[in-house]
Amino acid sequence: MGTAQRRPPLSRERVLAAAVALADRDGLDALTMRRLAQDLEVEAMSLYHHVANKEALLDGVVEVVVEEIVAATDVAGGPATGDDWRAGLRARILSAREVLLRHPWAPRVLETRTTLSPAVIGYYDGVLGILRAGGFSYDLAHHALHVLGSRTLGFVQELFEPDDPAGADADVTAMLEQLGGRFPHIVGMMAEVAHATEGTLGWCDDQFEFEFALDLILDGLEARRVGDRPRSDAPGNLDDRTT
Amino acid sequence: MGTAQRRPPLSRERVLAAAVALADRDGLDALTMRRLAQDLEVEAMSLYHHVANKEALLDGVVEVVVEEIVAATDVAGGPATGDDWRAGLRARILSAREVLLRHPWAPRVLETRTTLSPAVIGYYDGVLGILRAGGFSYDLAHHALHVLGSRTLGFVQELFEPDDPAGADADVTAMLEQLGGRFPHIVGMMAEVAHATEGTLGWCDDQFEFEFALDLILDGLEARRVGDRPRSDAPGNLDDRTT
DNA sequence: GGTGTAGTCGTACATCGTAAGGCCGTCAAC
DNA sequence: GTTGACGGCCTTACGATGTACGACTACACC
Repeated sequence: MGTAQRRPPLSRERVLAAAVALADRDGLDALTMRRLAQDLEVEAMSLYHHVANKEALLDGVVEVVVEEIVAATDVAGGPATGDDWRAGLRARILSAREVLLRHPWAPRVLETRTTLSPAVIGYYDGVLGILRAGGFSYDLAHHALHVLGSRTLGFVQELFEPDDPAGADADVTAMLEQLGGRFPHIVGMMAEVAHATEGTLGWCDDQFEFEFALDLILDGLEARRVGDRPRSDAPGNLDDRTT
Repeated sequence: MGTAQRRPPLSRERVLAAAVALADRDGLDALTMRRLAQDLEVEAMSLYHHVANKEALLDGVVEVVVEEIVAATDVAGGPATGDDWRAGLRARILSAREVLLRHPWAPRVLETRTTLSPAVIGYYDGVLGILRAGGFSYDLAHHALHVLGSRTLGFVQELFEPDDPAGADADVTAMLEQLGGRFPHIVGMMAEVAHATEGTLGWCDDQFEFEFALDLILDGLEARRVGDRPRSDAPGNLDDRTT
């Protein structure tokens, strides 16, 4: 007795919260059963009485993050009546993005889930509700979810995000100058764009790019909602599976 | 002599080719140094004379896949003069998608790369070339790359792709009926859309959705290229870092 | 008391990436 | 031919990981 026993009992909630905190602090690779147990002042095998295995732990972690998103978006996005669908959805997605910026590891684990949790289903149901209230047919709303993809949850897969922005910047610049002739367009773009956005760290203002893409997509959806004919060549469904 | 020595010597190319074949055959999880060595009739540590470590192996694997994409797109997409930029880019991206459909594990490893290989840089340079020839400013072309994201390379992160389409279909349907009241919009959508696309496996015709999204994005880029004012509220750069 | 039951722990195993050093065949120089 | 260096391959071993299995502990209820 004495100092002992001050440890609160384990629970699924405590395990998941500790897992999220550990990933926030030390990164996703640090989220191992042993280190998680250590944080909880417990042995690794004790965790298995609250989560079935590591996959289930990750499922739970996703659920926690998604619930955080839902809580944030409930504040931001009201019922969104009329053709306010665009503003409502935009606000919701930007709120989701804010949450994910606090958990930069979350997209990577989101993407590895094969089953969708009730929290995610509920979130998507809410998005569908916004679209329906805005006048979307179910068919178009369904396409809209595909178009938005992971952006719905507030992230895009940033391909090739450098580990260390400062160093990588210099390296890439040097490399490109060396390989100048081989990649004329990239070199040209960097010369022009990097100059213009001087002051932004690295190359791209991620927030601006996220909103630029989001607005472009919302514009496209609005055009299809009101029945504009798209300018492009016909979509051309290559393999016609519906016989 | 005799039956021995029929094994050709190892080389970086042979190692990478075997790695791709192994991932194609048994999935990404099966791609371990030991199993790869086994396929090559060699011990695991021998691989380290041709690749520095597993990360370098994955880098090489990515390079092989991207080169396959480049080869495929070189066939499909010619120089693309004039305002044919849209058709050229569309064809290129759909060719890339075809390659990635043969290597379903590739997106997952693509996303984990932190350094970009020359092959990838060259590919993006080509895409930039198409945009420039189509009349894009470097600034807008830069945004375009962000908007397209991983679609440029022919894939989108399909969130929650079920392992087994047939079984998951029944399960989800049953679950949704049970939770009917909680997710009215999703249930409504499934009732309508699933009925309409009967005959397509599972729920969504991935090829159609990919092209729908791609065309929506290309439409939006074209509108911005020719200087249409977007209909949306101003993008509203939230944090103005360029002082 | 006895007896279950749920939570925790200790041990052990298979598998992973890979560090360190040894073996062996090839080939240039003599 | 002999020798010595070297590059490619292998053996062994280490630490980390997820987790199966069984034992221990604490408390509820009879």
